[in-house]
Amino acid sequence: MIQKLSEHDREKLQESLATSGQKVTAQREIVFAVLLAKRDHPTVEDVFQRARESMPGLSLATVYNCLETFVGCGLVRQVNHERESTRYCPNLAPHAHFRDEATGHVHDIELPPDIIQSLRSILPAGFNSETIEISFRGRSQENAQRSTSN
Amino acid sequence: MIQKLSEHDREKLQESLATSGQKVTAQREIVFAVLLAKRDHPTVEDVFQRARESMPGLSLATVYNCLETFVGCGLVRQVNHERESTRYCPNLAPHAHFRDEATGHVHDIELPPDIIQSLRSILPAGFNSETIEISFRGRSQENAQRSTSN
DNA sequence: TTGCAAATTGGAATCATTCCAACTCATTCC
DNA sequence: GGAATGAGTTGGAATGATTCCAATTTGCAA
Repeated sequence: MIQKLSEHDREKLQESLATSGQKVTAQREIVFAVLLAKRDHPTVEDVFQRARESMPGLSLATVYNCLETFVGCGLVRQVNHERESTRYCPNLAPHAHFRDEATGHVHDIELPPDIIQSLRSILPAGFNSETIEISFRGRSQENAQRSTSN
Repeated sequence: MIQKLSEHDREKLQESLATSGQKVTAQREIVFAVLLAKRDHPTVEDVFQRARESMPGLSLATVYNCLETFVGCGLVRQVNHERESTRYCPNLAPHAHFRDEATGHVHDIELPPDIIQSLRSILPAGFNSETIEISFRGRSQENAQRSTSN
């Protein structure tokens, strides 16, 4: 069962939504809380299952709506790997993703600013990019301790 | 109408397929030729349309099969952006992709070896990656001359 | 020529996602 | 207070890319 949002997180939610003229709702609170509770890059379906434990009437369409809204106002990021289901990630710091082919798990990889800088610098003149996405694919010897979950 | 494969390209096709025990077929030749003819990162549907001009009986399933085979034997790369249709790219040199949000066009961006190296170096111990994918999203002032097509 | 395995084909099935029209709910306005 | 408004939610239908499948076809090899 998902914890309620902390005062701090509720404010963050409230403010982010407000900037695009939207409101906090019970459904949005729960969906956001689900994302914060277990940072394992859940799919929409994952979020749906987890959120339903706290709000049985919640619909899948609403989970899609909430997540789209959050992405729109910059509260969460989408993570795509190949053509798999989209995953969601509340880590807003610049980071890359590592997808473990053996387990399917996705890990955040911190991105030093100088790398981002040098990546931007390889773009030819006339190319302006707001977004860079970097994803690794491979195997990791993940031991229980260094999982991305919190 | 698509040109026939050059002797050199046909050999490349033949050899790549051979390494995984597969053969050159008329359909595979045409699909490969389509990819080489216009390097604009076509979708399966695009390839299907273009290939059909030379081989009207070709089926969509076969195009899917051919492309999957090529990816499997390392002849072409898949390019995914968000959840859009998968695109295909016969450029095997290490490169990133830039997706122009205005036009939907995808451009290859050359990747200097030292950047690849420094990217690899940010992976924590225990993470082994065979593949790194880098994609930019933004706007470009593309003038007709510097398109990716050849 | 016969037989086999690989490749191809068209159509059905799958699955994530989007769309839509009806409904709910909180808020504003008289 | 009660109606009107509009955002948000809901379930189910629709979409679209991709995969699956069973029935041919093809190219070789025995």
